[in-house]
Amino acid sequence: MTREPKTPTAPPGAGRVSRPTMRDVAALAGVGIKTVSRVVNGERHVSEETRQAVERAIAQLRFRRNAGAASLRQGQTSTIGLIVEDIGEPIQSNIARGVERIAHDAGTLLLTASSSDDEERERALTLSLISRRVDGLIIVPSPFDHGFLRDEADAGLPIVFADRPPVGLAADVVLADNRGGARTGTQHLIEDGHRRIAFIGDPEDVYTGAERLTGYRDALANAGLPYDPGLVFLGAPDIARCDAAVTKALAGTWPATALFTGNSLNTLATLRAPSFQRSDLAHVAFDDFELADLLRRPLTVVAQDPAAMGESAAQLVFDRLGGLEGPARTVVLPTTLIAR
Amino acid sequence: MTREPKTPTAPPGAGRVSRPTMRDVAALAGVGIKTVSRVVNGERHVSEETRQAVERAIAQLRFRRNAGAASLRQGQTSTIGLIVEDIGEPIQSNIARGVERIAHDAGTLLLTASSSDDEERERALTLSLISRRVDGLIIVPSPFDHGFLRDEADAGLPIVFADRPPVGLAADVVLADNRGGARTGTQHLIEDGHRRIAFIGDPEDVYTGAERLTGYRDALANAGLPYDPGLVFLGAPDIARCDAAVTKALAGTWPATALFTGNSLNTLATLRAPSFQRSDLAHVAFDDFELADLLRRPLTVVAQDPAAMGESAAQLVFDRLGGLEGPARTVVLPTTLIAR
DNA sequence: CTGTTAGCGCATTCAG
DNA sequence: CTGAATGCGCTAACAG
Repeated sequence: MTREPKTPTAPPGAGRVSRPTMRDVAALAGVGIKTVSRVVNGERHVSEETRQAVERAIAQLRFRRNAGAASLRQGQTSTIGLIVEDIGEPIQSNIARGVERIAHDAGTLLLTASSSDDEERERALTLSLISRRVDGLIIVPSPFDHGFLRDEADAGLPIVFADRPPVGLAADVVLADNRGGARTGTQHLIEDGHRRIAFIGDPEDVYTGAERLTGYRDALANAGLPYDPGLVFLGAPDIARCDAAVTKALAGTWPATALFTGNSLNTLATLRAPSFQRSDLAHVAFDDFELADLLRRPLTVVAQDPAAMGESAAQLVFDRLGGLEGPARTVVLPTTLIAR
Repeated sequence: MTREPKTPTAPPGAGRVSRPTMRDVAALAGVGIKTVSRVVNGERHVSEETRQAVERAIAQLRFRRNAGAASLRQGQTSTIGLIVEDIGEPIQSNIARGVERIAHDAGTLLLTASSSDDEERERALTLSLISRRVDGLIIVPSPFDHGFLRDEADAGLPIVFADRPPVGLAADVVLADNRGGARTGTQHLIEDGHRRIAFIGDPEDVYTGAERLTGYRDALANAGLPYDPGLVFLGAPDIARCDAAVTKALAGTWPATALFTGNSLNTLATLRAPSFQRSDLAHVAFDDFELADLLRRPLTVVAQDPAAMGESAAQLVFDRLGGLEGPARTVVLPTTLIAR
């Protein structure tokens, strides 16, 4: 060894050995530290001879460049942050997949975190990512105020929201065409001759819920059908509520003959509701499922493309990083009706 | 401003402003830099008065500590790396969810990446994570040699493999009870009176495939039933192959009356195979699905718990980080038979 | 309770 | 083509 042992405070974790640095490599190869840096970063202007000497030393010492130190010097981390509500949820993990795809092509790694739809937690995670100096941030926002990010955005940190727009902040957003998708799905039922179509979905304070309800109303209006609030059921996606909703929709003098469910959880709850299973309601749902084609009654759906949403959001981050100026952009991604 | 403008090389990304540092805060608050550090890190031995002054300066400057610089100094990043094959795949995103849960409790963030089951890519991603000095590494390994990680493991980096063990390296692993699960599932069919049970699964060079096939054979042997290779179909999970497999299983003088599918993709392909749909084969599958209870024929499954797998793997990482010594451990997580 | 000094590992001047 | 010095922002040591 050329250098005296470091280890001022031995880390608690077992026998972690201090890693070799460029200085160690330089010493072993008999060159200057900058030359090692050149080799490591693949810069030119290094003679083949010295390059090989350096590479030999790197291999021998098992040197691996400390990316954190480089970031400190260079001012960029080649990392972007992604905050979702729950990475275990299919739509969001596919958003992550899309983001990752673009990020990887840009030589960038992904720091991911789940907010659990908790305001404090989302804020803390966001600040933690900023503290780590991510080059950009993609957020599937909880329905809380995001004004605390204004300073960062103004300071030039690219922040893109996905799936739903932020409250209290003008920023780039990538959305599915929730309204258009719901309109198309409802229209599909109308074209099949239905005139009384129930709607089961999220409360209106959920962005996607409100948009999809609007799309449903659009379709009714376009067809000259009346909007009947008695056929609309908004709330928690549990079986009991959906069961009650279906029961009500089927009651009265002019019962529903069809049903549009506004999101995956409400769809699942409805599919499991006894009153629905007993009924012969026509059914279209927002969001696709793996086995939707194999159900007792194959399910027609309005599908979105979460991976494309992630890709689009990531692309926007890198565009901003690349110098794209201008006001906040909103990208709306199409949905697809899959008739089954 | 107290300091002269930095910005030796203006970053390309738009008007990124240089961020305030502890020095700026210290100057504004009229204290030493170390005092700022104390306040930021919540250390004690700071008078209420100066603390408030510092906090005022922090708020005014919108200072956010650079975690990268701190890591460089402290030798730990409070980050762990997770490499899966595809984060968009339900099992793996749930592993990620579990890992995240434990990591969050430990104040640690997650750097995630998908290998796409590509050897070079997985290796490159792994090295990239090591380069970023993650405190630990969790890998859902591709079926390639992981000997290149031996040095890192020896140097004290906690590396835990999940879902499948690594090749060419002795390391901590967390697995589902593939063999036991397949045995239980097959046994369930035997108890229902079936004597001719077909098996459709992955090739034997896929670890989980081999384990599950062994579990299937265990169950047959336990029941004194002969193992008939003519009833076992291993290969790619496409509909054509599964259709042919079912057709063959149903042919001959002693046709199958039941079927065990060894993983989710083969299950899906089989469910969609015409010959299967025409048949009245009893069916048990490894891996659960969201809508499995709502199929035309409700599907009995052997379910694993990927989130628990992620939690377990992360816990192992933190145990090692906490000083746990000893040889590589293997944790086997139970599976659950869900009869439908 | 508070401040000063040094240096984590690297890349970036700017000389040789 | 190569190397020595400087500092990125922070915290560990060690004074006061």
